[in-house]
Amino acid sequence: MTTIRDIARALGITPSTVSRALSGNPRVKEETRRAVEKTAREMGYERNVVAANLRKGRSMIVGIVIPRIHREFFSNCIGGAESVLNQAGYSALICQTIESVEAEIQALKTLKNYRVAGVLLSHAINAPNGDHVKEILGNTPLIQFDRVFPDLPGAKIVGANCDGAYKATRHLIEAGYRKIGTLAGYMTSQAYVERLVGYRMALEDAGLPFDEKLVYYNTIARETGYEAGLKAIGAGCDALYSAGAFSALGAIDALKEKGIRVPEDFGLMTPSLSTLNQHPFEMGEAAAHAFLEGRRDTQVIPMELIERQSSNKNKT
Amino acid sequence: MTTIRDIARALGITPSTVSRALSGNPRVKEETRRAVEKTAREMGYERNVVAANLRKGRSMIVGIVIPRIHREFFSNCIGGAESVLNQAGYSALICQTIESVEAEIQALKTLKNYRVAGVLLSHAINAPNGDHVKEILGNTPLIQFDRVFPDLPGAKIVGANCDGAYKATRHLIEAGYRKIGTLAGYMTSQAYVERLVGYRMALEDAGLPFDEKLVYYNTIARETGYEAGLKAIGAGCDALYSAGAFSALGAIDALKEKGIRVPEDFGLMTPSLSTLNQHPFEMGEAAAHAFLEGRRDTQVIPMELIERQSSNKNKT
DNA sequence: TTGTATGCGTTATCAG
DNA sequence: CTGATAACGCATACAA
Repeated sequence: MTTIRDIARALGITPSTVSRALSGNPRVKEETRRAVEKTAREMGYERNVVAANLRKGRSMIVGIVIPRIHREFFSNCIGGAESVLNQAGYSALICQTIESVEAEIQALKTLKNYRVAGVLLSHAINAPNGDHVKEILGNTPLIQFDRVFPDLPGAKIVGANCDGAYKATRHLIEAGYRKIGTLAGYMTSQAYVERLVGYRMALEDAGLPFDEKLVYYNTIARETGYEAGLKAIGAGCDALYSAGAFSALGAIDALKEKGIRVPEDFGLMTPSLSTLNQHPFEMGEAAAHAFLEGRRDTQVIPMELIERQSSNKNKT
Repeated sequence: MTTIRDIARALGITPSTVSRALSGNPRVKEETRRAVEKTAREMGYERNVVAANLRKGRSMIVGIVIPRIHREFFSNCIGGAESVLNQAGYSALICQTIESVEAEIQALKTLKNYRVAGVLLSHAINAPNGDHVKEILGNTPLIQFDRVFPDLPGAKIVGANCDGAYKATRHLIEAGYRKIGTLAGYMTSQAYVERLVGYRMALEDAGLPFDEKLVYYNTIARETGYEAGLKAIGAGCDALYSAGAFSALGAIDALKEKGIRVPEDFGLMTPSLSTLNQHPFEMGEAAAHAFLEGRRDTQVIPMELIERQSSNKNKT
């Protein structure tokens, strides 16, 4: 691998000048710059960014920490973030936590050790608070998205959770369902808390009772969604608003098992690309932009209702 | 940030010893090792991997280059690869090329500049050959997956494309369809070439004619799939085997527009998670393992047929 | 405009 | 078992 010293030697100048010429420093004669660029190309020079990063104390890498890469929502976030970051000359180092706080801590440490320029984070569902994040990251710029700790500093990109849940629940009501339960997810996550609020508001605005017994907590996996689905059926529900996409799949399993038809006998609404578009790609883009622009505010990405068969009781 | 020098000073020893103690070098007294580890913990030391990487000339980063992160297939590959790499202490730097060879070249250069330990690559569809890869990467370990250049050295992980296409096409035949066209994709990619072969074999084994006019090339996007779908309808096809998932969506658009019902009037088969499982997660895992184990062979990941309504003419 | 000198934090090679 | 020293490749403050 050729270095700036090789180029310097070849041209009879010093590495400093080569470094300056290559990094676009204006304090270098146009002539030498051209000569340097020429021989650099000829010698197949590629700048060692590791060395540059060490010297500068920071890198052009942005860490992205998410629960699972292959979850549709998150893969879209990453896709959006990477494309924006890449255009600005940054690269994305991806760590998935598999919803484990320990893995999240490890990921943040790794990123810190790489002296990343910033971190885009969507925390593991069980993380009690953001203390570990603050402690590890120190003053490394932090952008949170989707799942955020409100007390942590830095920009936050969140979905319009309350509004989305409201829309989804109201849609079920308008479709003619009357006893609507909810797979509420974990209350450790602000996003799920807000969705529960939206669900409740929609019920109350429609004059329907809010029944705490129809709120199934801690359901985000397919398995727990299945169990909650069975309970909801037993409780006489005719519809469910699922705050998570995977628990909804479990609920569908339960409905199928009981021979209950969707949407004729039972309505289902969930924030996913198919029924409530959360615009994850745009969320990732927004997170990347927030990092690049050094923003510290909170942005809310709207959710868009998509009417589908699984909830259109009247229209089938 | 505390460094090994800080620790050394605090203990009245030299940085060398601290480094050795921390990196598990056996040539250090058990007592000193413990002391070093203790004060390291107390001072909140975190090793600067950038410096370590510079010194060692290589990093614990593996680059992953794929067309699009948020494509279901690829996000699963990345998910599988990251989990395996992470367990082995590696981190994943992700670059998406958006199917552009220029972006692919840029990505490979970036990775090379980071002195990554290896590269997992699924090339852009239009890349004519692997020359650019070889030229940029030099002797950086390369693992190709899904879309591979056979002439490039190093391990390759491919789907059982021929077999999968054969199964899919035969399934259409068994379902009662007789004039089966194909959205064949790009012949620049080995994967699509093999799928076309499988398609043809299935037809011929069933005694059906292979008609070159029913082969719609260069269809991988939804738009081109739509156009090809219209042509197929015009040509009197009653089914399509789509070698790509997105072109199939376009074909569905065309069928809907013409009021043609799937699967009653028209059969559709495509390699995707819903009809032909390509096991992308396992493919990513295999790629990561191949890198970790320094393999240089070619592995074939089987494809599994999943019967769905869109192709079950007889069973509806 | 260019050269000189120094250091980023770590590890490897010696010597002791 | 430990210390001294150099080097990885680059960027910058300072001097010229």
